[in-house]
Amino acid sequence: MKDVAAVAGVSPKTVSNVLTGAAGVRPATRQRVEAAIAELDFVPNLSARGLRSGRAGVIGVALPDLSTAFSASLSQTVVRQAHSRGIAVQIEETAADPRREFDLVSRARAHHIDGLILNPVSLEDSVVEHVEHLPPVVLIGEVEQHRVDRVFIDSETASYQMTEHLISRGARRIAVIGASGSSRGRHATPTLRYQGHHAALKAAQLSPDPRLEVGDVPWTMAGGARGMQRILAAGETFDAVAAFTDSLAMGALHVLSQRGIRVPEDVLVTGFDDVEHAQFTNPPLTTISFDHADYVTAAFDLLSSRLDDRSLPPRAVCIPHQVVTRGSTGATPTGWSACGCGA
Amino acid sequence: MKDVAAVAGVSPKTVSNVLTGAAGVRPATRQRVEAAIAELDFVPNLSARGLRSGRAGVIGVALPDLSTAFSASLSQTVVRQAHSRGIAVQIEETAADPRREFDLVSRARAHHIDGLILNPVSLEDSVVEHVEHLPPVVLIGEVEQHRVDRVFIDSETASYQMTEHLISRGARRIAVIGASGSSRGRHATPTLRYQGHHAALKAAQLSPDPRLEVGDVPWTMAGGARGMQRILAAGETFDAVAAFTDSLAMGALHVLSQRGIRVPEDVLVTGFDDVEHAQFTNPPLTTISFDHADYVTAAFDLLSSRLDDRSLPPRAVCIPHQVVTRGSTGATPTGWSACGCGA
DNA sequence: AGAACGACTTGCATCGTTGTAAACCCTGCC
DNA sequence: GGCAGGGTTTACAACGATGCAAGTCGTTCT
Repeated sequence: MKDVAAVAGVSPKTVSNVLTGAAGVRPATRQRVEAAIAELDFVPNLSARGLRSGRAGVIGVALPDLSTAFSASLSQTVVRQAHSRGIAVQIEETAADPRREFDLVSRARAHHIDGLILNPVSLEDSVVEHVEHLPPVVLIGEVEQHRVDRVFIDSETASYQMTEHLISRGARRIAVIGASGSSRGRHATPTLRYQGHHAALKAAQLSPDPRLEVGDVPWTMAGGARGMQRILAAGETFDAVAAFTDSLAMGALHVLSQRGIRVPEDVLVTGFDDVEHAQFTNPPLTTISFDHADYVTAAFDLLSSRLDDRSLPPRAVCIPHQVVTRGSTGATPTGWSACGCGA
Repeated sequence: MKDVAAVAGVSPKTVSNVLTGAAGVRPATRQRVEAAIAELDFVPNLSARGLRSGRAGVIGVALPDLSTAFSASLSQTVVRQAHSRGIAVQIEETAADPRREFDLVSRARAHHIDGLILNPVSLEDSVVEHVEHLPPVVLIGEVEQHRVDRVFIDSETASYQMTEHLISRGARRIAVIGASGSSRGRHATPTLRYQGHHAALKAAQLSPDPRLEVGDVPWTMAGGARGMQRILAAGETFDAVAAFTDSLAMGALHVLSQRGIRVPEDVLVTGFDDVEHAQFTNPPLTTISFDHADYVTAAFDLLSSRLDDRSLPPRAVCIPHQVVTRGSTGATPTGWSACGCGA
């Protein structure tokens, strides 16, 4: 910067003023400085700027599993939003490891980031409760948590509506994949989805059958396939499969197809999240849809506002969802449903 | 750090020595410092460290489209590799925009990164040729380029082998999706894949039919669906579809299934890249497989070594590939093929 | 014409860390 | 007991950019 200043015949501070767009630089001076910058191909040093300003200009996104379609969709949206605001994005994978989640939440500065968008899996209430100086964090997904900002969809209502839909299509024995068996109760998302499902069964005077519920599989296609195989191996009869994510559903669809079980003629299948791929499966997947861009935008807005003012009270934003019916339940589309969370 | 030093009764430099693991700190002193660090919950400022050391400890990954399964797989691997080496990862999306690619290549420092792994689409030789001070960059994918490090697979041979496979399965009229029509010749990857395909046709004394080749679609599932629809709408007959990525193939599979065209009975379908999902389509997708982890590891190794020594000559690493045959061509698996590129 | 004013520019100090070189302290030896 | 020698620790300056307050200059007003 000193060099640029020398070439332009001004002081380093003036170069800084030009770069930061600060008011009060005469057009003639500005031009000279810009010419010098171009001539020397000068690039400001972000470490120095960060040191001085206390801001890195970087936010983090931490997701449990980067290989899933849902992660890909989210990170794409975050990156685009960030880019349009001149912010860089650091990406992290927590592998659903609570220690990693905690580390990120509690020590954002050590990661060179100003704030964090985190999709927690096992982050417990108590953990966040006991961190003294929380950095700006927005949690995405269902978390029982009221100290930090969060964006979520009403999983319980969505799951209720989905099971309702299955029942309306004639399902009576509904297999469930992803209920997070052994750890049920510890992870908010599967718990809520299971509760919604359960409530819908009850409302239809059906009773759940534990033998149709597989929880202890990762939320991936391979996990969905494994879960489906397990249910089939147990020899249970069922007329529908409610998978708690699209990936799980796709794994299940695959196994059903391999076994010659027809969807939707023999078995109905539903997912959750409406990733792009859900439109392209055979048959296309009935799922819970919500606007990923809105979701991320909400998270981003929460984060930016908190970066500007850390004293804001914790906020929660609920994104509306919709049951999108496609071929996998042999039905026709429904419209948007109101967000049932009252927010 | 000053505070930590005060608490521990040492100088800031000693705290720094403890943190950086520098030799020559007496165990007793080290313990006192560590206690002070823990007590104050001290976190070193990475901006300052970066300013002082000239290294940000961050690398960038830039991919054309973050929503694709392939991107997700790559970024996951990069993040894991980086994490194990204590490096953070910034993620960027180029949207295949040459200006963005150029900006990243030429001005890495402005993005707060030490080096870059870039999957270029349209970055032309000439662009890289004319940048004076290239930062450490590794290009992944086929690029006609010999000034910077790169990792690639032998697309041309792979495509040749794939078409050969289709022909061996009885295909005579092979539709091609992804040949990058209007821009053919500008983008290396589709060009190489097309050349391989063409050579295999020729070797089997078949002639290509331009009416079966769709190029002008994005390399996504939607693009694959559109391409497939276009070919069907034209009323052409064909007995196989060679898609240039798995995403394209999945779009094509979807459309074929919707039209009641059976795979592999009526039409064979192949993809390219072997993303996780390729195993879970119905039927599972025959595709070109290569080890994504090896691919990224090679890129990472090239990048680290260059970060340590910028004077290294440009290097190129070819990753072996394999035609993996699955249900979509009704065949049984083949073994690993040698990398045909001679590297 | 002189003073007051505003617009622009500058010098200086500072952010937190670490490389360098010099100071320190202890041990072992003559 | 004093000194060489090493292993530890320290003081200082520097990395590059920017906030602040003080400076410069050219106007405008009386």
